[in-house]
Amino acid sequence: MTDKKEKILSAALELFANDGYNATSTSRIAKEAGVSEGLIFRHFGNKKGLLQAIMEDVEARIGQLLAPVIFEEEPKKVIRKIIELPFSINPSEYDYWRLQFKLKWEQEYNNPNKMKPLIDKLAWAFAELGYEEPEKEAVLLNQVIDSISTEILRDGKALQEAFKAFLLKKYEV
Amino acid sequence: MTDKKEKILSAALELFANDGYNATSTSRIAKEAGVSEGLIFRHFGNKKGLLQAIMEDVEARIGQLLAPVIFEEEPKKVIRKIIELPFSINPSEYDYWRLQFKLKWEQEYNNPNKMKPLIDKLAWAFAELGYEEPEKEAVLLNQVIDSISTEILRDGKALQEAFKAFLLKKYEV
DNA sequence: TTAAAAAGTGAGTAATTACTTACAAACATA
DNA sequence: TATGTTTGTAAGTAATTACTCACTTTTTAA
Repeated sequence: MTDKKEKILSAALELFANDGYNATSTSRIAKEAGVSEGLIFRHFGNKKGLLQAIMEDVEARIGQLLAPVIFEEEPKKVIRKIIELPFSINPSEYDYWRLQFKLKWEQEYNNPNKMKPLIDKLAWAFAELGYEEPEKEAVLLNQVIDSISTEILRDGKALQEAFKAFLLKKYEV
Repeated sequence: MTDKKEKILSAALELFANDGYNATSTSRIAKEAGVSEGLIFRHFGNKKGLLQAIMEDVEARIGQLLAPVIFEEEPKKVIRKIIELPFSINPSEYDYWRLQFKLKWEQEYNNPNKMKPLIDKLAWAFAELGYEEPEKEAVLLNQVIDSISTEILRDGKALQEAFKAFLLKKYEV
């Protein structure tokens, strides 16, 4: 990976995440990255190819973040770790996550079950703990995590910290 | 309101809601509405003005949908009605709501506390019912409603119906 | 009936869009 | 050193963008 190729990727990530894919022009990306516009097309073929290259990074990061939950074997710890998930994201990685949420609405870049393994693990944990409807409890908590993530990405962690404590107490984990 | 002005509004709503604001051109709107492109600018000044006119409609509809909850005086019914809220949306109005959710990510068209009165009412209901942390319970349920709405707008009501029953039981309402 | 106002059109505008192409520089390997 | 390959650029391209303007048609009201 050349230096300029990386510059393109990071400039595009920032612009896509903040302004959206459609609202970001390739000329703007080139300017921000300090390269000629043609180089974008040399490396990524077209604008969508650039987005896809970024999304591969995104997916790798999601996998990395989810791993400690997936491999946790103690049910209560599974739930605790999931609640803590949105708070464990490094602010330097917010652009990745903002883009992920933005594309959910902007593109047909549909990502149906990127969170599926997480929900399955959650359902298992709730079942272990004797909840009556573990699958639905799993969906419920996943939705809450999704909303908290949204709000953290928009307004920062501080406001949500109190809410995290509330959840941990509610689920007794 | 002339016939053609309404045609513009409804064509723009549909296109904005499905393809997004940035991805929809004024020429496409004019074609879809069966009017000259110039008429859009005669009526709404510019593209953003058109969006704003639509958003006024959206806000009126949100108010209408929230009213029965706001004026409900029995705590349990407040909670029940809020859980039922996303299911009570007429599918013919989905475009309004899809646009609302899309703009949350696409624009700086920030909508800080459109749901504030709802959350307040919820907090009151939880307090009445003796919950320990009514404000946080309110935020929690609001987040869940937000997520359910998202999923209904993307995949329809059917999948979420089972979840609604689960929630009503969980909150004993 | 008439004149002003509003509604509507269609052909323009300059700027921007994603993308191409011809060419040069840098780099790798023989 | 020579040569092929990759990396990079600058100046294009046609199409599309949001928007304007001169104009005609329709509606309103005195």
